[in-house]
Amino acid sequence: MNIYDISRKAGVSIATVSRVLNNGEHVSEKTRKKVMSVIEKEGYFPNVFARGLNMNTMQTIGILYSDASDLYLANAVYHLEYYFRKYGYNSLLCCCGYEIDQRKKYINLMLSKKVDAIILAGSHFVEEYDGDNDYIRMAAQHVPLGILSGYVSGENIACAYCNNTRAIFDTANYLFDLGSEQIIFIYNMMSDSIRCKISGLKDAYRSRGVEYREKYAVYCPITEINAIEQYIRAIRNQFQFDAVICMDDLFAVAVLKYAQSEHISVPDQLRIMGYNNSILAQCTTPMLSTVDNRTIELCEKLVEMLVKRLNGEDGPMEYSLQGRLICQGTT
Amino acid sequence: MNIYDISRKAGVSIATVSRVLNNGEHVSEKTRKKVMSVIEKEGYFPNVFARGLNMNTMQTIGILYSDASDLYLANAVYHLEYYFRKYGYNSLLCCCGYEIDQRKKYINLMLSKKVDAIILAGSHFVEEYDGDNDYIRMAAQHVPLGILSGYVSGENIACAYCNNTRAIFDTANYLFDLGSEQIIFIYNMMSDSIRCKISGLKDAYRSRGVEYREKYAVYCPITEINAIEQYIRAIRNQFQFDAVICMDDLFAVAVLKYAQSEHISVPDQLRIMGYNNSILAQCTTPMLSTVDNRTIELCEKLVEMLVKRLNGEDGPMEYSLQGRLICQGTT
DNA sequence: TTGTACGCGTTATCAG
DNA sequence: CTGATAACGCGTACAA
Repeated sequence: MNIYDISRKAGVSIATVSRVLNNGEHVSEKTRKKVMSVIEKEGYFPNVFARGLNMNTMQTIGILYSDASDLYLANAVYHLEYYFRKYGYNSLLCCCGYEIDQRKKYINLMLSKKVDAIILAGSHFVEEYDGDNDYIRMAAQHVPLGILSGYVSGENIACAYCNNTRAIFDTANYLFDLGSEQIIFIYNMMSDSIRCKISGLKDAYRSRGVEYREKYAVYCPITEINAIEQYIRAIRNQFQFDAVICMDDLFAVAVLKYAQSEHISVPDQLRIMGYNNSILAQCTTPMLSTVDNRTIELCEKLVEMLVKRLNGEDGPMEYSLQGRLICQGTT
Repeated sequence: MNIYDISRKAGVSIATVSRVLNNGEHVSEKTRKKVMSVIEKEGYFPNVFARGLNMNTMQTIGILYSDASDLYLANAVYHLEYYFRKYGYNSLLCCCGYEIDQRKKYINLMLSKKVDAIILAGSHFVEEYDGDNDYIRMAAQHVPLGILSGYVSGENIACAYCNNTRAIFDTANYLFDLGSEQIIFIYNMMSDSIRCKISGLKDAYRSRGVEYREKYAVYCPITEINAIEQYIRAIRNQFQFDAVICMDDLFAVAVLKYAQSEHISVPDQLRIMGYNNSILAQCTTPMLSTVDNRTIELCEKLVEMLVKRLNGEDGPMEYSLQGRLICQGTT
């Protein structure tokens, strides 16, 4: 069932069918109705490939993200899909791991699939040395490209991110105000946003006139909860930090479990902050204090910026906002 | 840059370029090299729309699921995407909510996008009255269709599911063996798998020669943790159940929090079972006992069955397995 | 307002 | 082993 069949059954030309189907202008009401009734009766819809061949678009966005098990990214992906769908775009999903070669490969795959735009979800895509981000700028030469939770300068690149530096700065100061003195930050993988967070911690120490030490940023290359607990235990045997800011809520859960197993009173002896305000923050007793980095708003804005660009309008291609401290039971 | 440009630069016809690019047979080594070098120099790749127009495929799978916030589905989606990608398929994602009209709409959208197959992830797609599942059978007339965690009979329909009836039967008997007498099951939404679970609970009561009562299946139409706690409190004021089997781990978390807030000793006074063996089961203290319904295996098998079918082979279109009890701290 | 004819970039067929 | 040409189904100038 193609446009020729419809045109024949409706007794018109394919041009008329096409017009009815698309813009709809310059068609008499009478023929329109006739054509529409045939279309509906036959359940006809245009072949997307043929249409794509002409229009060079299939109204599809490529969403890339690094890690399927990361609750933050999972959440982000769904909101991105949701907003794009609202604008009539479908989402082609691809989990591409942490290695840059894979990322490049899948970006090219998306481009070859003729997506209308590309989203890179998560700051892992952003390399520390800006020259290494040329692969992103290259991609942006072909289609508009959006980065969630990271910033890369360049034409055709939209960025939406939470000011992580500031968020951790505020968090640390909040902990200092509560009386904490040895605040550490713990993370399991370096990324653009982690660099910002560490930098925020440094700033906070400096603003208090307290010397910052390298050991306050604890690299814990582990993802399994029990193993994290062990790691924390080992670290704390080295020096008695009294507050932990975690890279995400899962880490905070592990720290809380460590504290509970050691009968360390939370928050009295140890204050714990999570990050991302995920469902995990509500699952513990006491509930985790955490930072809401407002993913949904970021996703919405990012989609909006890209859709505008896709519609030929131009407007801002950068959106940032402040994280919000959610103070619950662990501080 | 299209196939004509390449053919011109290589001094051959487009047919030869196409042959080099695809099957590659019946091309002399010499011309192949010549063509390949041009292709690589120009960074050429075929236009997917034109290719799709001929082949009527773009190597894309449509994955539909009901709920973005459901950890189980989130997990499933990622594994499905992963396995399809391994076989060279990309995944078009669509979250379509719980209403059947939306589901139908998005299934049709997927079909109109010419996906090669459709996955329905989650048992919510399966209606209780089998006649209402005709919409699934209809879709399966166009492309192979896979159901994760549910069963619908029909041509071209692949199903992969965990035997939930049996899993809950085993779970309840395990709790009976531990000494529980009043075991309830709690859920927030009816679905095919929930029906199975309730039926498993009934079976277990019967196998023990104990009368099953309707009130043992508690409908709690709530998703927010605090609200669930309240709800549980109200229920338990009505009758003092001593074990709860939850529809998922999130519910189990809420029940555990309720118990902790009431100083009810877990598992001594109250035993709690989760379901799905999600990350949440590891986040609580004590860790949740739960049921591993082996999502990854199911996803792998489902993808395998569909890919076989897409390759024209035929083989089994049904795969089921037994859930595994993970006995941890709450029983 | 409507229809004709061409182009989009492939793959497949068939002739050489 | 290679090339010319016909589909594939649609959108759209341009003509009527």
